[in-house]
Amino acid sequence: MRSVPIGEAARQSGVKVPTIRYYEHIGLLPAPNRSKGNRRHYETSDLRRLAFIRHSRELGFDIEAIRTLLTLQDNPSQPCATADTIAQARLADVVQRIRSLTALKAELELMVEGCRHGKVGECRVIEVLADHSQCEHARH
Amino acid sequence: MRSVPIGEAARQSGVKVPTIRYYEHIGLLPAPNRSKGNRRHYETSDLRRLAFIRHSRELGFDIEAIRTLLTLQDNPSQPCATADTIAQARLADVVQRIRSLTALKAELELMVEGCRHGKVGECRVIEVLADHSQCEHARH
DNA sequence: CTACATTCTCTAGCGACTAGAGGAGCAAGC
DNA sequence: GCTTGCTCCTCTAGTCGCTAGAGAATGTAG
Repeated sequence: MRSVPIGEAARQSGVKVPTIRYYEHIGLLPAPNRSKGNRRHYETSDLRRLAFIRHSRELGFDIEAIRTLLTLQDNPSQPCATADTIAQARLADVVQRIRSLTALKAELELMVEGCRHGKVGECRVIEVLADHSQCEHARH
Repeated sequence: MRSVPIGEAARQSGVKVPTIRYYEHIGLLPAPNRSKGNRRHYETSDLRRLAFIRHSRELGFDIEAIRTLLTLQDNPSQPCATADTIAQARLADVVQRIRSLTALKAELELMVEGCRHGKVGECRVIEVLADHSQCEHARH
């Protein structure tokens, strides 16, 4: 008997109970066996799958990517080019995001530093928001 | 006659037509005058407001924050502490996001570099996703 | 047996749009 | 006039990845 109810699965995996049910609903996690009282019971393999999903979500992969990655995991003899491509796409996305957030950070810092804590009428924050051309550093 | 139809307003502001209507719907942009044929016509002041909204969105402020910022802009004699607070909160958020994305980037780079382009069964990408403990750098 | 926790299903909501249906208005060319 | 084709109108529903809540049933500890 190493099957656990959903609450325990949630505790062990760090995925919330409704989220586990949601993953089942969208077909990311197979429907587990049920007890007499119609309650889900998860096996070790389910918990592993759940951990895989959680980790992938933490790394920012979207559900469709995870679906593909799980299919790949289920077929270990296939070439892994697809997995590599997905991971690289995610990496490229992260790099791009860091770039634009860094530009944003510079802009926000200028805004906040320029604020003299007086009236709104002279506030640099409001002024810059109203006039994009005052942003010289970031072309967002 | 310097009022323009919604398509032109979209072109000038860089905000898409349905989005402009959406902003009106949620009360972020005042409902403009209509032509005989029931078409929206925007004045310069509307276009300025739209530019303010767009720029704020680009900087990642959420709608509620923008609502507050617009109210502040409409009352220039008030102290600007609120504007400053909102901008600082946004800055803190951006800094935090950059931090976690940078950790993610390191993790993804390790994954991608480790991939030997062989079979899925030996793929480092899949392996790391399945086993969080192989992530040593980021505690995500 | 009684509390209480846990689980069940189902529907609706979040933010910030986006897409599409189905129709009306309008300007230019014939 | 008339047609073509663009813009615009309103409305509803969908996107993503959950999250919240209602209302009922099941399981467990004392």
